[in-house]
Amino acid sequence: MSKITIKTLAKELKLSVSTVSKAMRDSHEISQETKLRVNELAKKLNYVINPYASSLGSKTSKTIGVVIPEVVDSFFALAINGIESVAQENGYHVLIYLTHESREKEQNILMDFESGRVDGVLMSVSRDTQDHLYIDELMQAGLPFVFFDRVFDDVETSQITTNDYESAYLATKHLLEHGCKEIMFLAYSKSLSIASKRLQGYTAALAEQGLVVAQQNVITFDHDFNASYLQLKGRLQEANRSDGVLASVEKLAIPIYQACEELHLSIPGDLQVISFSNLDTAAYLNPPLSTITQPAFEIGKVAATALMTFLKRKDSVQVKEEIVIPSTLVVRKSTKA
Amino acid sequence: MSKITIKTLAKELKLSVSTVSKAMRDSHEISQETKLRVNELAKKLNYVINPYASSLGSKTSKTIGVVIPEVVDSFFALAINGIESVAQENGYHVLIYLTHESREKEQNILMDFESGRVDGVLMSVSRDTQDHLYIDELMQAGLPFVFFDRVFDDVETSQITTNDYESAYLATKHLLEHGCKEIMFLAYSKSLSIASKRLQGYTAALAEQGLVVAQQNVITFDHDFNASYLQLKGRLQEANRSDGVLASVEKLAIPIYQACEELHLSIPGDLQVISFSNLDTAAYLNPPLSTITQPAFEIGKVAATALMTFLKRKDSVQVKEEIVIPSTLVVRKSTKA
DNA sequence: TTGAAAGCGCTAACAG
DNA sequence: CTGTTAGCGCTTTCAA
Repeated sequence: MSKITIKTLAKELKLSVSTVSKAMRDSHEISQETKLRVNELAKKLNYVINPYASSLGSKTSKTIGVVIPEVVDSFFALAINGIESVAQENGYHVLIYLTHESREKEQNILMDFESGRVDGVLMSVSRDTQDHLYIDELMQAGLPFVFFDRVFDDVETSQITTNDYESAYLATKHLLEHGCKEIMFLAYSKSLSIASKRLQGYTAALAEQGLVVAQQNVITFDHDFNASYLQLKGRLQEANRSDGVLASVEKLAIPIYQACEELHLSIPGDLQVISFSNLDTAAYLNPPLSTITQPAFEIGKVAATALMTFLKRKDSVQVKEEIVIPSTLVVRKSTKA
Repeated sequence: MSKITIKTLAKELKLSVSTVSKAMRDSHEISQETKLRVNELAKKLNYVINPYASSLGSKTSKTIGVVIPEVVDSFFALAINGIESVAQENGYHVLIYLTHESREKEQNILMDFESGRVDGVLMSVSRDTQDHLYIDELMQAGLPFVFFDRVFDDVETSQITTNDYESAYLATKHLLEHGCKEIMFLAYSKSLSIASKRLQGYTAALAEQGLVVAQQNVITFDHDFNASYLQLKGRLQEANRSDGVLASVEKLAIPIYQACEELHLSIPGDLQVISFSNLDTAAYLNPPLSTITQPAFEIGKVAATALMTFLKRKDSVQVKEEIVIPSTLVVRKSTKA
């Protein structure tokens, strides 16, 4: 594109390219005066540094990779907002990749990162991913990772999550306190960190009342969505049918409403509902949905900040750091008063 | 990261680097046999090409820039899905930038593109943007642009939109046919392409009934959201209050519900509502929201495809090409039967 | 079909 | 504080 290079500036100013290069990067070893002259001419000539040449030389790209399952989801969309804002602030560029919950896609994306395309990665694991061999290799090779929301407990790096266990516990307890006897838990995966922690919270709340988790009350929506949906409906028609439900991810809230509509069940009369969700339409659903609202924007922001600070002190090795930002239970009308 | 370079392969195979380079890119001037040998060793050694060195040499980055106002919005989220899918298919990387409706941010982002960081850009204009001087310059300099949804009518390039005029016309007509006399139009900007086309459709439908657009029925939510919201509520309390409303973007649907709730107005009894929206909770709102559903994913996909095909034939100059993908009016309960 | 050489535009020691 | 000298790792002519 632009034909003027650092060489043009150097010639024009009777300086060496290296001086100009350093001046452009505001190096401390360049006099204030030269910096000014360089910047002035650069501006005048509309000079922009070639990022690829720069990356090649410096072995750093000023770009981060964001690898997430989905973007049509309030949580992830908000998280991206947070990430993008701190990236922009720090002069970083963000490359986005969607896995659509496929482990294979995720792996292909990560494999590309061996090329050094990104300086670091922000990631929320796909539903199908169980292990993290690829990731370990990349980390070993020196690529920094920060996980958010869906993390790996056994990876030595920063992980930003919400208080999954407590939130699920509180939500379940709320249902219990409002008369639910047969509470369902809708999961989205069996392996995901958030799935198990939320399930544990649910389990703990039941246990507190001397209840145990019934097989038929835990429905996992993974590969065959429709089959799971039918299972949900089935459970809602049994004699001893469920009277409360906790949806562990936003995507599962609407199916509950749909099932109730189809079965002419009333919420919260027949079934009380709470869902992890960042939907901003929650308050206007019929009935308004009680939610566990996650600090999605904040999580994205904190994750990106953690990565940025790590990238800044180039030395050092990554250490495990678990940051938990609490969610809030917002009670609306899908649960009884 | 990976220490093995094209040179390693060359040495190992007793070939020249240029041969290896060409083989890796599947050049026609390399024998099938050599290609095989090269690929084999590359795989074995886990060789990955250095994208930055490659970009520096070839003057092309295999990455596109996506510049949009927002991502916490069903339309844009779905569009990104479409874009990402075709990018991934074609081996392109996508750099994402959010303007948050600020012309200034948009400009800063675009200025960076002078550096050659991206091979092309996919863009939906920010609300505050009126002119396109910067964009013209970039296009002149050879950077391809494809606009989607929020476009510039007077720019010589591909533009992918939905049938804004007709959709708004149809929606308004629907309201009219169901008894509305005082229909409001909620805009999000005065200058945006979608704003004016949708307003025109609304205007045309009114005109057909011998009605003219009343000043107080068009409310533009731009800078001071709250002021506009108050204006909306005010209009809903006048003696001759509005009895129907068309929201020209998704973001404005919920405020209508909110206002009605606060004023104890019933939808659709007191006010019938239709909104441009891709909310998948639309059917479960109270009452279910009648929407003009845009082919968001498709728009993203088509826009990205247009850019890809353009990038493939490196020759040629960009030409104006307007692709319109129709929306559908989905009637639910926020309008009378 | 393959190779040699000359960069792409910048950064990075190391001198001066 | 400034300049020199080598590259970074790949892509390109252009010869062979």
